[in-house]
Amino acid sequence: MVHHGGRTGAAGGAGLDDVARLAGVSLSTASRALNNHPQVAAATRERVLAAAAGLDYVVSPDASRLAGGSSRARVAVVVPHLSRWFFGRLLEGLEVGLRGDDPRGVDQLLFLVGDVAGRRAFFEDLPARRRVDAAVVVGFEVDEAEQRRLELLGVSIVSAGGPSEPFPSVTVDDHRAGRQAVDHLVHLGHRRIGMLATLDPADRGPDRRTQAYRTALVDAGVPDDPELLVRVAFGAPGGADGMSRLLGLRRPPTAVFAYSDEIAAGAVRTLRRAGLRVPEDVSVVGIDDHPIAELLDLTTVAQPVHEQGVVAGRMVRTLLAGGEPPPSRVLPTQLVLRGTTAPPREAAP
Amino acid sequence: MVHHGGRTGAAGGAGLDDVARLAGVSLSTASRALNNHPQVAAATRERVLAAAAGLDYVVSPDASRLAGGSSRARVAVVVPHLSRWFFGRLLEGLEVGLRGDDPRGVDQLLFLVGDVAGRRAFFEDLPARRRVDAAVVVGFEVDEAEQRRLELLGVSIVSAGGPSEPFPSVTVDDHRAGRQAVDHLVHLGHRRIGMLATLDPADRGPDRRTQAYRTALVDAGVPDDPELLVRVAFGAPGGADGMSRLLGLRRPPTAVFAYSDEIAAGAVRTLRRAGLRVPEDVSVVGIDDHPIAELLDLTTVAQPVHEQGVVAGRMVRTLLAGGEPPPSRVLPTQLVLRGTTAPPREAAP
DNA sequence: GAGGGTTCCGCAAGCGCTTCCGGATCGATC
DNA sequence: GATCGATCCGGAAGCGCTTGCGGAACCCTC
Repeated sequence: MVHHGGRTGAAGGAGLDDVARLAGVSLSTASRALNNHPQVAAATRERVLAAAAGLDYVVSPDASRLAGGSSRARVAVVVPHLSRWFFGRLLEGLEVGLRGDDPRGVDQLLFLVGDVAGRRAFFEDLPARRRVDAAVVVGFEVDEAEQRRLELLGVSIVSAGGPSEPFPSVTVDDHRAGRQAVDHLVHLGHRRIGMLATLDPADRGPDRRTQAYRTALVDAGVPDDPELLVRVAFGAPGGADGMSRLLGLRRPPTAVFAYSDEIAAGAVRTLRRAGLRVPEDVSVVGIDDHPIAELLDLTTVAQPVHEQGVVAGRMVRTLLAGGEPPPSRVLPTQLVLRGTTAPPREAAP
Repeated sequence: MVHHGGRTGAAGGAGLDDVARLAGVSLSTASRALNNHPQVAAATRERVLAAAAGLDYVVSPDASRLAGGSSRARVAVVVPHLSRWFFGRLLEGLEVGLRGDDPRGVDQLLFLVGDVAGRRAFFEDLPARRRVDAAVVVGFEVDEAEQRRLELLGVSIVSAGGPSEPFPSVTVDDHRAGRQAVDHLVHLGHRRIGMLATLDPADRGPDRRTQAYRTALVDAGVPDDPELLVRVAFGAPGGADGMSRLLGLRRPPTAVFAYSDEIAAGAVRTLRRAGLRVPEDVSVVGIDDHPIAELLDLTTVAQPVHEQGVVAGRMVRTLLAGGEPPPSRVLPTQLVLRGTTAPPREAAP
């Protein structure tokens, strides 16, 4: 609970009235001068500007907004994580897209809703304090109840890095990305392909990458073997752990599709520690084109993370400008061949 | 430029007057009921609350703030990067610290000031729109001019993950961290120790890690060889590149101290590609205890990134509560022995 | 040099909310 | 049954700013 006496936040800031007095004009003229209205004489404007500068005057955004003045828009940026590369990188793009060429820019309110509690708190609370003009939901799917909450709020919503049916969104086709990865392994001749899927489906909605894995195998005529699909915690340790489990199988896979590059990195480590060579003994492919993928020479399916942010930011801007809800965009993914995939050893050349 | 007609952001939101009318009370009573003032009868409060709920009433934070009501505090979070693990992780901690046990929490305004332009824009602009009650500057040092700007603004400042003299800050002792890393190499018997320092000194202020490298060598009685200090871009590719340069020397180092784990990771890659073994042929040590360090079994100096955020968040809270400026805190770093350091080959056992 | 435009500025009415202050209502008290 | 406190509530004055409207002052024009 924070109490604000007088002029919010400022030490002892001058008010518009002070500026007006010093400049020898009325309050209204001072206001108009500062807002660059055309109907104030250049000389007067100068005088007001000088007075404002001299007094270190700064407008009260609250009063300004309240009085119906134009003002910098506020948008909520809602993310479940921040220490994961994907989210940070996307937010960097988002900033670019939101800034656009607008000198005023947009204020971004950051909401970290990692756990269920935080998430609930956010959706309960946001509407209760009509604080934003738009919201960007990054990397997770809002459920129906949350959706209603947001609509009630009346703000524009854009979803980035994860689908969210009713709202404009910018994503990649996770199913296709998964297919690109698994099909690559299939084409190399692999038949026994494991998958390291992630728990935490809340992060990305229904796991289309896992679906892609299944359908790719069906299409390739490979008999289904549920043992080969293991669910792990997100991150390299999870991947390492999952790979161990896969290696413990009676017939381990000759290739592994990891939900993400970080998981793939963990898998590679386990393989190396187990004395297996990558890709000679086991192939590994991930998704994201995380910096670590380049570092480890990891074959992966790249997705344009930064660009998803940029596009989402731009969508918000058009929404804010009162434009039509922009159509959702699906950005392309691309297989990046590196050194962790090769034909299986037993395969005919 | 966004114009707001009527009630900001809301679709067709009801006003407090509507609530009051529906509840059959006056405006003032309605306000008091919603703000849990004690002097409104329980029954009346119920009625008002019901009316508010029925009308989906949400207060206008602008009006509320303007009228001098208590309100959720706003703090600016200023970061130069977001795709780097350090910053994301620190911000996760910051969120925890800022939230504290306060159910109302704190609104975080995110400012990404990666490039010089963005940074200037931020410092020019923030004071011009007195929008926050406090600011957290993460991972870089504000210069004198910027500092004045902030003070003029009259908001409390806290610096995290990077020292900033006049403000309360929470950091690690970068000099000590550097010493821990380099001394470790020295103790192992290394005499020819290279360093991969980073460009971009703006990120972390004067580079104390590099200073530590120099003094550690002096203390060890190792003659100075400027060739062994190379500056690289931040990140793994930079580290890889720098390591190549080091390997191109007439007498390459037997150990390398990298400014960060990401740079160290790049260095390790180059070494492996060059057919050199780590740590048998060359030792490598980094700083941060980035997740990649564990993955690569990289010896490093750990710093409590998340905790720096938490502590900074708490500092802001005490400042916001009107408390004394809390003393700066220096959190401990710790050498984490892993598999990339060993005595040099020629060293006596 | 009077009529008609322009240009520029001040008055005052709010934006939606909070809170001071005084008044009404009611039960308890002597 | 009149008096005194509590207890609750309403009236009204702003918070600091924007903007519609009308009024001065000014420059043209015929």
